[in-house]
This record gives sequence, C-alpha cells and structure tokens, in this order.
Amino acid sequence: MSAPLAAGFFERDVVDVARELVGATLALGDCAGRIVETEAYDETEAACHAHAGVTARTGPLFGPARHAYVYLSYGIHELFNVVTGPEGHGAAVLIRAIEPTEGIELMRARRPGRRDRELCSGPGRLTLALGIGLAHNALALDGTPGRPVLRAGEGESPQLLSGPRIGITKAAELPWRFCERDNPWISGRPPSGGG
DNA sequence: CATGGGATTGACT
DNA sequence: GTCAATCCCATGC
Repeated sequence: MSAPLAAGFFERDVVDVARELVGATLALGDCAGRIVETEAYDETEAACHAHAGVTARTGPLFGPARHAYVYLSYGIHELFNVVTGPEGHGAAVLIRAIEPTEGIELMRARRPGRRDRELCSGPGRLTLALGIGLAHNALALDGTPGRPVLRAGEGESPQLLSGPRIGITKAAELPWRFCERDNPWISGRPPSGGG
C-alpha cells in the first residue's frame, strides 16, 4: 500500500490537481475505489462556494490543502471535496465517481437494492458507499485512521476526457470535469472533449 | 426577517 | 421525462 498523497500534491492549481486525481485511490476503512471522475472548483469562478467569500460553510475551502470539504447538497446529499492551493485561496476538487476496488460487499450493504454500477457513480452516492459524511468536514486527509485517504494510482496515467461540469448554472462553460476515458463507472454521460 | 436556489438522487408517470 | 425531499446560506426588503 502506497503512502497517502503528500500535502504538496494538493498545494497547486486546482485544475491540475483535479486532472491528476483521476486514477488515484480514495479509501476509508475497509472500502476503497479508483477515482474515475472529478471536477475543479475555484474561488475565481461563480460556481464555487468560495466565490462568495468565507462563511461558516465555506471556511474549510480557504484552509490548508489536502483537508476535506464535505457539505450538504439539496439538504440531503453529502458531497466530498479535497481542498487545494495555498492557504487563504478557496479551491477544491469534487470527487464525482469511483470504481469500487475494495470492500464492495460493505458498499452493497450500505446501499441496498442498488446495482453495482450505481454504488459510487455520483458524488452523493460514493460518500454513502464509503461512509464519508459531514463528520469528516475540515479534517486533514493525512492517513489518520477513520478518515478518508488518497493514494497515488498505479501504472500509466489514465486517458482523460474533459467537459463542462455537471449540475451547475454559473460558469458552466469551463471544461473542468475530468473523466477516465471508456470507464463505465463514471456518473452520467462521458464528456466529449479530450484531456 | 422572508424568500429562493442549489456541485443530487431516486421514485413515479 | 417529471418532480419532491430538505436545509444551509446569500440576497433583498
């Protein structure tokens, strides 16, 4: 098992981090998966929560890189992000889909009645499958047991597709969604643009 | 202080 | 395809 991705990996431009996180591993406890879809959010564009400045909700976005930002979407779904860039700059990568690699039986138990493809193909789905929740918000993702952790992928870098982010109305023109090409575990339809 | 809108999902027509 | 669930917070009066 490789070491957790270093804090320095995340202390860079959020778009670069989002692109390079495809193919990495996200794990919590006995469950893990290969990241196959991400999106970048930055305070300089209106779709990012950090665009409106520091609030009680968005505080973690402006904190240290490699910390978690977990928030409640539509009052129901808990969405998991990793904070990027220098402290004081609000930016994060949203993890939108993973391909289950470990603990799939526990994932099935957590999401009864779902097909395997529906376990982790969506930002609100993968948090349920892995057991990520608001309790993990603002925590450092440094490998501490009981917290989510990100590890480098193995082998060659995956081929990427990029396109507009999903489910937003502002700054919808930015091609900041990244998916692994030909991977069936992504959410929704694959984007049409190259990496 | 009242209102409206989400970085979504799943059930239903 | 359509739509409700449910809550934080930004916006406007």
